Amino acid sequence: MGEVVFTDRELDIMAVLWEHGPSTVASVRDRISIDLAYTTVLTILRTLEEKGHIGHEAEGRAYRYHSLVERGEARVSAVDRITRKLFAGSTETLLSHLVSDQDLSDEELQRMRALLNARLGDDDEGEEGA
Amino acid sequence: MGEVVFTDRELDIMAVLWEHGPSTVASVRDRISIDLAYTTVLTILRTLEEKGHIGHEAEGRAYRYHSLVERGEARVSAVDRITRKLFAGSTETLLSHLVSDQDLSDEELQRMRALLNARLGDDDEGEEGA
DNA sequence: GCTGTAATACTATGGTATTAGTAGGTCGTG
DNA sequence: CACGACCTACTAATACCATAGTATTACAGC
Repeated sequence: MGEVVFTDRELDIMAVLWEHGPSTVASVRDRISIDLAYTTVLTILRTLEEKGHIGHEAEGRAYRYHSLVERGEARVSAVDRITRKLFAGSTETLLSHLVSDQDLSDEELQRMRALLNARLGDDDEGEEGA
Repeated sequence: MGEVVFTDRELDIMAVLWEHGPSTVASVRDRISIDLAYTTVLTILRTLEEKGHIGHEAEGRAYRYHSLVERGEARVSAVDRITRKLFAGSTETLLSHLVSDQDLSDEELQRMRALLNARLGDDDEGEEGA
């Protein structure tokens, strides 16, 4: 269970692969927000591949890169990390921060509550006694 | 609004300063989880000071370092960042992840709901119609 | 006043991140 | 076949991170 950690730039690129699926260098480059040289994108992709986070297959003369890491895994790692380091290990404190300091609209907050209600209601209707 | 970003090790040390208040090198060193040489801790503190994130004042022959950055600021930065990069910019998706994938107990979930209820109840009692 | 201890200041080293240039291959088209 | 467009491979430079050793200073106690 090796903590999946990405650098800033790596994360930019992983985000593209997760969002748009397997992509060539050129299409990754087109889709990231910041402007990088073609070779720079390629280098980061090669680094990611070296680390085992992504793979590729030939497509014509180009490569198409695909993620080997579930986005969910990266999410758990990242959330764990900031929970530990910034919220003293408390997910509740994190949520409290989300609802009070993160500048959300009432509608968003209501949808969040709906999510929680659904989760608590659906999952285990009877055993909320403990 | 300059994104407050810390490296891993810096964050370890900031966590101590936030948690325990102004601290000397020795007390920081005692409180961080990982084992680092005294001089290593000092070096990181000096780096943090150079970057303007902390300050110090003399206390006897030692220095007592204190944070100049609100933990809340760092929290916002960190949460923004992972929301953007890992949750496609959606705080709701982040919450959804928290409640479904982050392995929380029912009690925690219930306390979270209570938080949301309090927030929504307090803030705007009437408009929960939507 | 000397010596030990604890603190900071300075210096160093190996590693990773970030960015990108250049060289060389391949394929389509005139 | 030669040329250009596009692609990957190799190489590189700069900055920053992580860790810590050595030098030096300053006070406390004998």
